Amino acid sequence: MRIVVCDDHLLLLEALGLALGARGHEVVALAGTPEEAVSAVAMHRPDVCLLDVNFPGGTSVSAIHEIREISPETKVVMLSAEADHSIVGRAIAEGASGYVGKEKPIVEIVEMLDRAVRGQLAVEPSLLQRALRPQKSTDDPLWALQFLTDREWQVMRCIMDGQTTEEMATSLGVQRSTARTHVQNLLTKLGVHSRLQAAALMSAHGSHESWPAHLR
Amino acid sequence: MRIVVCDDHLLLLEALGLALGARGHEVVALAGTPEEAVSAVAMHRPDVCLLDVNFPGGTSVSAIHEIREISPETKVVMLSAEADHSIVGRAIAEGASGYVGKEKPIVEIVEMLDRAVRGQLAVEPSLLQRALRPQKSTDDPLWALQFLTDREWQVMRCIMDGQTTEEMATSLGVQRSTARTHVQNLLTKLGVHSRLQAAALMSAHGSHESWPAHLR
DNA sequence: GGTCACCTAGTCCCTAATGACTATTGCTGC
DNA sequence: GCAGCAATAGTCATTAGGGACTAGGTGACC
Repeated sequence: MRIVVCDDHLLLLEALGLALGARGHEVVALAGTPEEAVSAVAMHRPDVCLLDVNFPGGTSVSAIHEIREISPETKVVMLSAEADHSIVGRAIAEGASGYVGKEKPIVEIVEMLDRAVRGQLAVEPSLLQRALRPQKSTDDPLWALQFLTDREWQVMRCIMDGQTTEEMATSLGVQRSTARTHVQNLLTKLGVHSRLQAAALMSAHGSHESWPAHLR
Repeated sequence: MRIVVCDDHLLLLEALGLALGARGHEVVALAGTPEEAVSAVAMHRPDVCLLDVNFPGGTSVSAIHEIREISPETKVVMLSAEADHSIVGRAIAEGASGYVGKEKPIVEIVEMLDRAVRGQLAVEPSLLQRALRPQKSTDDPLWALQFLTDREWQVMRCIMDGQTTEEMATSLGVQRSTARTHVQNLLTKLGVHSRLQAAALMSAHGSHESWPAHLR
């Protein structure tokens, strides 16, 4: 197998390259960022690209797209650092062929890469089930987040910063009554009864991923 | 060098073992938890133990202590996954000989291990400076956290959960006036003017590390 | 042209939260 | 025993926040 590996931890990058090499695979390039990975794939046309999901701003997911576009024969397998496996569904939907956690032994990761190259879906059954099931159901406390408007996301940020209605109105450049209305709509949409609860909801369940990309 | 490596990512563990082995070092044991690392050190008496700091509940830091106790000739070098280098000072204070980030190349990590074994302090100068400087100065927004009482930490958790004074009183088993007093003292100590600001302070600056160990 | 979603702005009424206090109890250390 | 601190509980007055509305203006889409 000819492989491009992408991770932001140089240590893991090198070590993984070594481990894969020792098992008879050819690591044709190591990339520290998704952008580098895309270039490397364009240049080397590998069989598979092992891509860390843990890059800020969803750049990993968009990299899947680009890789699939410039080199359709290259399979993409996502590598996840944390137990946060909520993005597995999105990754697969975006064109990734596999998804594997860093807590797995190398043999298993190699096996997953192999399965991806053979055209199979390389995801643990349990993860796949979890990814297919939820689809943001109505009882999910975060289900409502997708209905927030841009302005409401800005208001949310003000709330997270601990601003009062007055401060919020100033920083948004509107009347306090307008800021008030936005807050109220926000609370109604989220089904909570105070801005503190809204903030708690976001900081507890709302990972960085919940935030719309164009609003940081 | 005879080395014990401890990390919760099996992938990194194996790969690192391989990489160190390829450079002529003997990895005598791989540990998935700090507890395993302590046992392994007790058994093998290695020259150095490479220990991931990223274990919940500060178990990594307490493991340093245990390792130094049961095997004083074993140096401990901390391995950090994230850019959160706030614990470097504590780690060194607790007896670690070094501290290195996963974003570093293996050669550098090997060099750090080597320096630790030679009895030198294996920390990047820039990190060391940052660790020595702050010492929670009075103008640090988190400086006041150390003066919070246990009860006030519990109140803080209630606030973070978005509870009202009433709910807080119920869950703490006290009168609402008492809960109110605790909230007020908390706000005063933190120098903020609303519970929302207190929550914002905690979720923005207050990493998981700020929380007292015995209260999660 | 009409509908719809969004941003804007306002009202009235009520509750929750805050500031600034005082005070009692119980524990700990000198 | 006494000082100091934490936890408990209470008071008063003031402000901020929230519920439930109405409504004008704008741009998008059909």
